[in-house]
Amino acid sequence: MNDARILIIDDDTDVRQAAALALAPHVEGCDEAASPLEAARLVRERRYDAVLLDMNFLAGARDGEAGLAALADLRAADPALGVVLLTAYGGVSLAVQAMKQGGEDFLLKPWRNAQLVAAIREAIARTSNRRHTPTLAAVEQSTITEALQRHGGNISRAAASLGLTRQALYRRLARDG
Amino acid sequence: MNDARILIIDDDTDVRQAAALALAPHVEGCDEAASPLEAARLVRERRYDAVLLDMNFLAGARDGEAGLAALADLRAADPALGVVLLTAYGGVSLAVQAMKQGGEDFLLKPWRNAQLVAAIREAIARTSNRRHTPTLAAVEQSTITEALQRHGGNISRAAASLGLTRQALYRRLARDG
DNA sequence: CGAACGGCGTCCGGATTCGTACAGTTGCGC
DNA sequence: GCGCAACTGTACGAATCCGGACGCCGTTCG
Repeated sequence: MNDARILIIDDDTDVRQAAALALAPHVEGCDEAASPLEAARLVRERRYDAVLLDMNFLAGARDGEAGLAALADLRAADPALGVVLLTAYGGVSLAVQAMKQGGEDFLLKPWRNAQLVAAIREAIARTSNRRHTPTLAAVEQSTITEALQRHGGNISRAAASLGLTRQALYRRLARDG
Repeated sequence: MNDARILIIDDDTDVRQAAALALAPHVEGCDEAASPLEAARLVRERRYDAVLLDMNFLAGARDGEAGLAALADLRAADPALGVVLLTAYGGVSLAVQAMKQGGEDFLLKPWRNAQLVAAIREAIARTSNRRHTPTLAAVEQSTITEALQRHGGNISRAAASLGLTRQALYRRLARDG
């Protein structure tokens, strides 16, 4: 968890440094990008474990459109990457839109450092989860368990919904527990 | 999609009726609950395809605490159920918290009917997706595909990460395509 | 009550899959 | 070029899994 690499995207140098300072004790290193364009380049070069993304570039534009576009780009480049959004002007609708687009969290400037650290930790954890490919057996097991409890323990129906025979499921349960 | 049953939770009768009226042309029926407690009872009795939940009960309490609790209860009772939140006073932090707790969308009063309908449609679709148990073969296939492209098409490494032998994966690919 | 039904547990022959073993190919450094 | 390492493709006996069939039990319905 502590050997994580973070990417901080904000057009304000002071903001980037403040965030990097707050995060430094908890991560292995922070890279900084002053624009979504630069961020896109960095993301392609190196693998990050979480991103802190400012939503408000272009001082006049407060609607966060640039931030949403950057979020989409980041997720396109690395779908597993957890992104924490940061904004000074954002309203509820922007926050909701960002969360629906896959943002892990949405913080307001000025932020409380503890909150920022917690959000980034969460994002790191989710990135790691999404990157981890589970064993095929594990996936099968969880799918079977889910189907079973969805059908109230009825083996026949669960088997049918999983697309296999009753005996096949019975045997798997007998073997794997 | 049109035979969906919706649950509307709000302490204001007028609000419930207005929402029901807006949704009526697009769903099979709407039930109404005036309190989270009543909602909990209804959810246990009947299966719904989406919920519209007001965040602000107890006129004085604007922090949405009651709404968050109700959201948690709903998701505990039926984890697949899509919930659209509705609030008059909510700030960004409440919206973000609600989305992190699994809310599908977060609308502000007064709402635009088109927006409400779209949000509910989305929630219905996601509920349906989460309720549908995929075939075991389909799950295996997607897991394998994901592992393969994560390792750049390298069969040996993908097989290792999936916990099976190289030939096993090779044979599956030969058979299933 | 008796029969029909649905579900569970089990057996068996045949099909399928597994793991080991070996050959062919590609890329790399010396 | 040569050895080496990693990967892919293929063959074969052994182990496993599949699906149909059967008996048993609890429930439901005539």
